[in-house]
Amino acid sequence: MWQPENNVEKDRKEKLDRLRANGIEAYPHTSSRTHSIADAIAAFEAVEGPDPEHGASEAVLVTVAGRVMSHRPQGKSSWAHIEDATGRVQVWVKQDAVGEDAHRMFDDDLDLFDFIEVTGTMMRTRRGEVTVLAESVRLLAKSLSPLPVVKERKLDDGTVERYGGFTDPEERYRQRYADLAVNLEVREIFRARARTIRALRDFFDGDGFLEVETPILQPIYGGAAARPFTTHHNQLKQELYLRISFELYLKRLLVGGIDAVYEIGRDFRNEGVDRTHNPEFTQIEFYKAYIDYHGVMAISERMLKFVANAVLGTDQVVFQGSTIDLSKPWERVTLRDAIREMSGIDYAQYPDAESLARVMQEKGKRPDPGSTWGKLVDSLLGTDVQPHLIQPTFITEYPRDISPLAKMKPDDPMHVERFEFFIGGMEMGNAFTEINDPLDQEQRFLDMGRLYAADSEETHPVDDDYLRAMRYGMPPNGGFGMGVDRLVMLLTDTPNIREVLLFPALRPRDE
RNA sequence: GGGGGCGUAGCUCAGCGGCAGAGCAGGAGCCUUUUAAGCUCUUGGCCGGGGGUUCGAAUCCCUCCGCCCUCACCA
Repeated sequence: MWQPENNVEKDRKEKLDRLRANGIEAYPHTSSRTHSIADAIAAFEAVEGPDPEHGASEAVLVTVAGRVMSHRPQGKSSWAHIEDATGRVQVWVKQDAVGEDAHRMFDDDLDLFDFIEVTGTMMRTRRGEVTVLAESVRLLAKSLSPLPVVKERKLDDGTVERYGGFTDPEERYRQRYADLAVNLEVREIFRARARTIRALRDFFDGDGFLEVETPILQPIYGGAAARPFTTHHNQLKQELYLRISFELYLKRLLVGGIDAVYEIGRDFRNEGVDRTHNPEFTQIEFYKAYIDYHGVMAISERMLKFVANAVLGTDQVVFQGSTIDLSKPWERVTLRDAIREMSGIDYAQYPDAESLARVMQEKGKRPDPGSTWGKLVDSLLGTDVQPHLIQPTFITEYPRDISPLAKMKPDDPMHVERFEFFIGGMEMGNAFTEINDPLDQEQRFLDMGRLYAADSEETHPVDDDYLRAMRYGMPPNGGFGMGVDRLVMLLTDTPNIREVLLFPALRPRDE
């Protein structure tokens, strides 16, 4: 059974006991609220006369409910602010209006962060603030543990000075409920996140795509280069993997006659955790028949512009001090040109892992000794190119051996028709012209097994069912995947993925 | 996993070899238009855990745990 751990909790528990001793229900089942706080303020302002001293043309009687965010007992005339999801309003509790007992309860037994319900008429104070003048006050829920107090003061020059607050990232992530309760701007991030996902759905639904849901628990994982989480089904006596991508299931649906398909959902990758990586993250993938990666680029540009306008009302996005312009066609650079320009290495002149690693070392880099050629190229992209890609940029034409699901470029055995796109120095998404030749796909799977023999953790099992589906006939198509969390980071100007996840992955801590 | 930083009251922080501190929150009192309300008084600490150095450790050293930054792997 919970026991108070500090003075604040001890005092609050005593207040709770005192309230109950006086026959007051501290946790009533419901509220008789008549107005949200925003609605109450709007109703008052609609009838308010020009002279604040004379109040409104008619009395606006409301019952509002919310959490006590400031509490200023002041003799026989006491003040508080209460907040609900729509806003914040001041309440004025005068002893001669509510009676001696209710006023004493308000002053002595109420705490910051309690939930209360206030019935009264709306008015405006001499200082100009819309206020509920209470006729009665009722406790809706007692708060026993104190939330961090945030106080603000407007300085003479108009800036807002903050006192205290709840800023320790670890505590904010571990106790997100307290973070949300106290930090308004955190709530706004998650509203923007919801708008982002809604805008993505609006875009694809309006573009003739069908939204689907495919298995998260999969007997064979695939579609990306990542280590999976494993689990087990007891009755089926089956090892299962949490999906690392949707790709192979969504493309089966193209075989089934669904020409344009998308999914928004969670992927799970058993990899490192950092500023832009969480073990579970939200991805959107789409596949569309009868287009190639050029068609996918056109959709990508249109989609990002649509989403930014829907979420922010503009296609000029400020991210970490840079203004990112989503209104224009994006820069398109081949991976080879980008790396040659930024690192001085033309990887085409070093067509095997050994020679490429040697030249990288000569340039003062530290290539991972076990890497394949394609992975070395990818590491050059990450270290030398990506940080410079602030404005939206398509990097195109990727090495074959790190792209086992992408179609070859005609007349270029080294490259496939693939692009990744970058905004704000972040890798946002990945797309390609999808292989639809079942025999080519099978050969590519087998080649991957050879390439990664030294790196067995990333060796993917061959998905025979996927190959069978493709043998029935798959239309030519382009596919696309994008990290939704990173898109939300971009749109909310947030440099850390944990700030856009309600409950990010953290190590357990002994309490 | 490597490197760097941080961990002190409910919250935000100072103190960095010599009595454990401040503001806010909390408690008592005064106060019927306040809004960081104010004034007086006041409670509250395994200074992240463990070990060591020292006459003496929040402070120096070692170690463990957690978070942040960074590099590596990845989206």
